[in-house]
Amino acid sequence: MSRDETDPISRAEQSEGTAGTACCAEVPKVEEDTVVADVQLLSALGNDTRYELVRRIRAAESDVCVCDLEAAVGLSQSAVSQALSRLYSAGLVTRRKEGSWRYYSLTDDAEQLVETFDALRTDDE
Amino acid sequence: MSRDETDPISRAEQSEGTAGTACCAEVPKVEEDTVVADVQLLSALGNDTRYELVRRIRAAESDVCVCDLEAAVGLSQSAVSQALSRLYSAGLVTRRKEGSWRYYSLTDDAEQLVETFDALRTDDE
DNA sequence: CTACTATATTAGAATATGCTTATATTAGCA
DNA sequence: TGCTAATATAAGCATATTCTAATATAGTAG
Repeated sequence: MSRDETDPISRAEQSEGTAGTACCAEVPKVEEDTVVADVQLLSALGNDTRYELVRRIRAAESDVCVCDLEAAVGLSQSAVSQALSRLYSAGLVTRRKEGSWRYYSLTDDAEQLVETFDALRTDDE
Repeated sequence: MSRDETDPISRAEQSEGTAGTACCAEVPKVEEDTVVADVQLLSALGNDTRYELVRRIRAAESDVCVCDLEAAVGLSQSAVSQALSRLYSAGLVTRRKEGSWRYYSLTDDAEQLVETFDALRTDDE
C-alpha cells in the first residue's frame, strides 16, 4: 500500500522563523495530536515492567489475572496493579471482572505493536 | 504469516514459586533480551521531543541537519543534539557528515515503526 | 455482621529523565 | 596560525517516573 496520501503529516509548510537559512530544506511541521497520541502509547510500552507484562499476557493461552502476573514479574501487587492501569488507560489491555479477579488481555493495538517488534527482529535489518 | 513459531517467547514453563495457585493458568516467562531490546526502542521513541524529531525527519524530502531541527522543535541546540544522539544509539536514525553539518535520516526500523502507528490510526480499531 | 482475598488507590521516597548553561570538539576559511 | 560556525559533551537543576508500604474498596464465605 502507498502511504504517501494517508500520511498524517502536513508537508511543505512554513517553518517558524528560519525561512532563509543556509544549510538545508524546510522541515515540515508535524500534527501535534499525532505526536501526543503516539507518544502516549510508546511511553506506556517503553518500560521494562509494563512491556514484560504485555509480553506475558500475550504469551499466555488465555487472559491472565493480576495475582499470577504479580508472581511472574517479581514486584509488589501495587506495582503490578499500577502498571496494568497505565496500560489500560493507554488502550493496550482490556480487563474483565470475574468474581474478585480481574483478567487482563491485550487489545488489537498492543497485539499489532508487539508483532511489529517481532517482525523487526526477524527481518534483522 | 503465522507467528506462532517465530514467537520469541518460551511457552508453558514453570513460573517462579506459584505452581499450585488457584486462580488461573501459568504465566510463561519472556525472553529477557527481547524485553530489554524492545524497551530500548520504545523508550527512545516515547518522548515528545524525540518522536517529533523522528516525525519531522521522516516528513522531510531529504535528510535533515541539526540546525533546522533545532529551529523546528523550539529547543536549544544542546537538547536537540542530545535527543538525536539517543535516537542514534537506539538505532532509529543514521547520520552522515557533510562539512561541519550532520544530516540525519531514519533507519528502516524507525520507518517501519512510524508506519505501524499510522496504520493503527488509519484502521481506527 | 466479620473475616479473608483480590485488586485499586494514595503517599512518599529513591531514582531517572530532559532540559539549560557552559565548555569541548571539529570543520572551513582568512 | 586564529576566528567563526555547527555539533557534541558535561554538569547540574527541576521535574517525572516507579517503586514500596499503607490504606481503601469490592467480592466471597462463614
